[in-house]
Amino acid sequence: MAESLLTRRQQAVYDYLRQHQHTFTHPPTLDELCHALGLNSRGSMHKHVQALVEAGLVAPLDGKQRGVRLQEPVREQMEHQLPLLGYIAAGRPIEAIENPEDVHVPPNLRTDKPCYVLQVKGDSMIEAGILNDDWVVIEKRDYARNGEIVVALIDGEEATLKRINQRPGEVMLLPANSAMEPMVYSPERVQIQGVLVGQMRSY
Amino acid sequence: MAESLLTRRQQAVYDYLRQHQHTFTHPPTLDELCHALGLNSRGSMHKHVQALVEAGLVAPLDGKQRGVRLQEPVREQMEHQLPLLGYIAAGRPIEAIENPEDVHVPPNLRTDKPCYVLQVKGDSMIEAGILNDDWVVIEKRDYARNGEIVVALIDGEEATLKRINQRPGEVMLLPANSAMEPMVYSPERVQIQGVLVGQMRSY
DNA sequence: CCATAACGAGAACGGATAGAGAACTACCTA
DNA sequence: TAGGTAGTTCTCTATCCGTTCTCGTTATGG
Repeated sequence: MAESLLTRRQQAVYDYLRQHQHTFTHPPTLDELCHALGLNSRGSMHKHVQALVEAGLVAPLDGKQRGVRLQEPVREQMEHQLPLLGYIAAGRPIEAIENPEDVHVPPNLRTDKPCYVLQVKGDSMIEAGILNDDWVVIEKRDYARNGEIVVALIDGEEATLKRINQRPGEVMLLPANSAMEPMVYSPERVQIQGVLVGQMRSY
Repeated sequence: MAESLLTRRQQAVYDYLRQHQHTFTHPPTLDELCHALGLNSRGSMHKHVQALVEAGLVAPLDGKQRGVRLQEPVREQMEHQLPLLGYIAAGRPIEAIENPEDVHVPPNLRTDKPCYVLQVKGDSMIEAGILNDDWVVIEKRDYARNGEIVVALIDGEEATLKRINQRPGEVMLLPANSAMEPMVYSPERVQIQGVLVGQMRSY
């Protein structure tokens, strides 16, 4: 991978494309890029874009296709499916599915980090609006901020979906159900497996 | 699949057809499309529509059937997207969005009947796990079974999302919030606009 | 001081896109 | 039959857009 560094201007063009790619109805033309970045010369902009093409960051402008579009993210953007890895019920390991099927997940219910889907079993988070049989979208992550709802593995055995509150020397896992008590563990017993980023329900 | 991308003008025509396909009494003629998009020449519009036909997005204008209508397979391609029509808050009309944007909706969160998406404002259904800012998928329907959660229009003015219980001579709309009282109306004051079939939440 | 690179302006060319308008056909209706 | 509506095809023209080129400016480093 030729890590040919970009010049300032090339980087600026690339940044602009990445930041605004979701707001485009159509990929911007060279003139539009000029206007957006304060240039007056199409030819100059063309030179920058051409450099980005050769760096593999931008799709080649094959004569017919007008407009400047990014190369890679297209496929990821088209990929709206995440694996349904299993069921999560408080107090038991995640019940894995042998052949994880793919579930459609709207892009706004996930992050651009790796994610997967679990189906909730139980009522321990009912007061947070997470009901039995809901699907939850989990971002794969091994840390969390206090207040986030996480998939936590306790003693390497039991998996549970709870709101987390980490303090020096102890970790509290808070159910959202008045009938249940908060659970307190020493940090080494709790392993965070992911963080809730989206949720779906079918009626 | 010929991935021949549309030109801007073609896209504009296509967008117009998609956005207004539900509001047409009859499929629009070329002249009507011209007027809607600010053109003066039928011939020019015909060229754009013809391009959409060849792209497989619009039904061929085979002499007899007048008007420009979307191709049937397209509807299935669009099946993952539904229009976000506005916000629903108890006690106010649905606050419509000027340009309804399309929201990705997984197929298992909707039915095969016409559906649309609203964003919830308020806490009146909190105990049913429907929180502020949740997206709800609504099947367009003017009737409901008791126990279903419906979008109801009261006196033609106020829209609300509530669980419904219909008895002879009266309709009860039940919030899922201990702080709120059930509402009872005579049947002619309540108009059902749709039924909840899916729900999404982003964290 | 010169060489080099990054950058920008602008001109010029060719192909693609777009719009206007005219002429034609097909069909329905009065 | 006449007239209106709607789709089709055509030509002509203007504009847009990518491409390539030259030229001038600025900054950096040996």
